[in-house]
Amino acid sequence: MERKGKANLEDIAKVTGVSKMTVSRVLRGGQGFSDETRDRVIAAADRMGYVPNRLAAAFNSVQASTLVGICVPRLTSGLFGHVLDGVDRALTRLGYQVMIGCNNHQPREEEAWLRQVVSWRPAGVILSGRSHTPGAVELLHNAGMPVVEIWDLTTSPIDMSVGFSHYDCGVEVGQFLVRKGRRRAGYVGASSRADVMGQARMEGFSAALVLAGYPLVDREVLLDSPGFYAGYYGLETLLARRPDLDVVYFHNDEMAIGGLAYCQQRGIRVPEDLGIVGWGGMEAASVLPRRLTTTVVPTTLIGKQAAEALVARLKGEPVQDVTVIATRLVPGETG
Amino acid sequence: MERKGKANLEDIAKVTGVSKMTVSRVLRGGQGFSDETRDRVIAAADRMGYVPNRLAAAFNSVQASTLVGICVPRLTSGLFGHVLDGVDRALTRLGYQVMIGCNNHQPREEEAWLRQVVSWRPAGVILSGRSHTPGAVELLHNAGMPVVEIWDLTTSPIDMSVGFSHYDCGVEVGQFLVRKGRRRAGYVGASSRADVMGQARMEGFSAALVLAGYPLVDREVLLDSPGFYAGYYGLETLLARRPDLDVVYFHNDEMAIGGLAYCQQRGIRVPEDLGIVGWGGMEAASVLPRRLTTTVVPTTLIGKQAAEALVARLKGEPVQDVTVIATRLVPGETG
DNA sequence: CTTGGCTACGTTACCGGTAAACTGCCTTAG
DNA sequence: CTAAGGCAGTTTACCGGTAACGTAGCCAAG
Repeated sequence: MERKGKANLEDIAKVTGVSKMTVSRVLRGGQGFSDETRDRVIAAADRMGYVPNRLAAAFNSVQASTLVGICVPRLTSGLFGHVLDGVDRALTRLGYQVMIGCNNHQPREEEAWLRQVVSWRPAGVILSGRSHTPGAVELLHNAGMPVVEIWDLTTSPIDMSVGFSHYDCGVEVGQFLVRKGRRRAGYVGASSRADVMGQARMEGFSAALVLAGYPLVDREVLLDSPGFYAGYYGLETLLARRPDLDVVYFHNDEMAIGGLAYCQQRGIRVPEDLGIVGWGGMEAASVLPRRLTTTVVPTTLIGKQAAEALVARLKGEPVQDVTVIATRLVPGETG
Repeated sequence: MERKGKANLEDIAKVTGVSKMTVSRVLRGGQGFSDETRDRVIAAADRMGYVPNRLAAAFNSVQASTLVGICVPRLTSGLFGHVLDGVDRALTRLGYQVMIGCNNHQPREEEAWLRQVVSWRPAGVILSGRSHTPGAVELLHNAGMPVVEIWDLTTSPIDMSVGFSHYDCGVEVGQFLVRKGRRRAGYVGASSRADVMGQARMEGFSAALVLAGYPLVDREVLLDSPGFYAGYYGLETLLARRPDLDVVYFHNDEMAIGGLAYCQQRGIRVPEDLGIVGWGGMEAASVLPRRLTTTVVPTTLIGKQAAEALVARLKGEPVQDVTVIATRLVPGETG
């Protein structure tokens, strides 16, 4: 009868001669039973390899489950890996389970994931970006659970937002480069279809340049994943069109490193002939022979803050709707 | 009454004038009802924003849930990011939800995660590595669900294994370097406490060198996370002790790139003065000015295969217990 | 001696969905 | 004319845990 690992509360109750309610109370560390009963119950549960059934617990009670969903644009990005890590550490410590999803920068995939996740009645969800389908927004409103939008700051979040402004990142880089005397700037990007955030950085960059009187000379946006190769070939293409550029802002660090590799190959001196600026703050970028000029994003912190905001809301503690995370433009030896 | 998004089967049944069983069958695409009934039910469900409750569904039935757990050593590793991506893509397509966990290379943390996850009665789990606590193994045996151990191949898996031999990776590199004329090899590693896999590569490497008659001269294993800095400073320390080394095998590509950076800084010519070999197959490594000699691991494929093996077992299809994934030693310009 | 309060439990009802068994009604074969 | 069978549903029971409420026994205060 004491088949290992298949026992439920009732089985334990029978073996110990108490009711299953008492077993439930003991195992959840409640009160209203003698020490002797507690020890007997715990011993039996242990002996029988009892594994609680959270499905039943979460299903029964109106109180929220301990499931939290998180959807990121890509799982293979170093940056989002750190965000996930921050979220996972914070939530695991507090006894939550994390359900991941990946939307490939597509709101429609996010909605599809959301429909799946909501059917598990999670305690809350963390989404990245602020572009959501109307269906997703409606679903979230109806679900009535905490929602944290991360990465791309929204001043009017669905519920809460933790992140920074990509536009401002671009502006800061634009102003910085003009101050450093750059006059003919280019941009190399790559968008897996609908990456609005890289787009925002470029727009901020461009706007700052216009304001300073030295508008963006040219840009090359590849329809490719924003990696090393895209940076390498993107710069090649851009320079073929406009060899007179004196600085290039890249979609991210991986691409900038690709650009650096191209320069090294062609004997283009960095930063004398051409400035190279990335974005993101990859660990790699800071140890390369030439330290890359880039914007460092505190990724783990964003994940941690998002998780903590979500849990605070669940506990009914006061939380601010919008948490701004400061990024840092770190001048290196390339820009 | 038709509060959006809070409706359950019964509510829809009342509105459409059928029983909730019929609603259930319609929404799951079964049969045994007229087209007219189906349309009415679907229309009502849509109108009322019905969100199925998988908690109830999974709870009720003995049939497995659509939850799959996956535990990786680290979320911030580029390699595991790709593994997660492979798993996620394959499982999402098949209608499963993924629950992630991270054990920081510690079996005890894996067991803690496992206890949480098993309480959600998942359809199966994917674990990385083959070191598990006795408690975890017992739990898995009792749970009686498919288990796939990935990354580090086991010939006697708990259930199934998809991966490759780290030891063999090391052997292959050792043999390769001896063939290329290297005679005084060193190793630079980093272990966040209990990384047995890096250890296995080093042992294979060392064994191959011994067999060839040119045993490993020295090694430097830092108690640090295996990143760029650890590679940089690890090589510095190692060369301070043994300046006569003619090649160094690194724990992974990040560290090897750190080592390359150190060489560049110190004017050490690569590969003339010193060979540098990495492991893993980071995208970065193939575009650097000097293409890194490394072992490429088909990460996404491992994730995909693991997911597919798990699902095949769930469907009762025949699956081989051990799937060997071939890694590829790619000679670059540094080794 | 009664009342009230406390401790240490036990009982009941319910969460939302689904498998399995059952029920009319209509059609068709023998 | 009856039996058999299919269609389009309905009814019932149950999964495992928990909230809410109930109760027996004991002790102390009034």
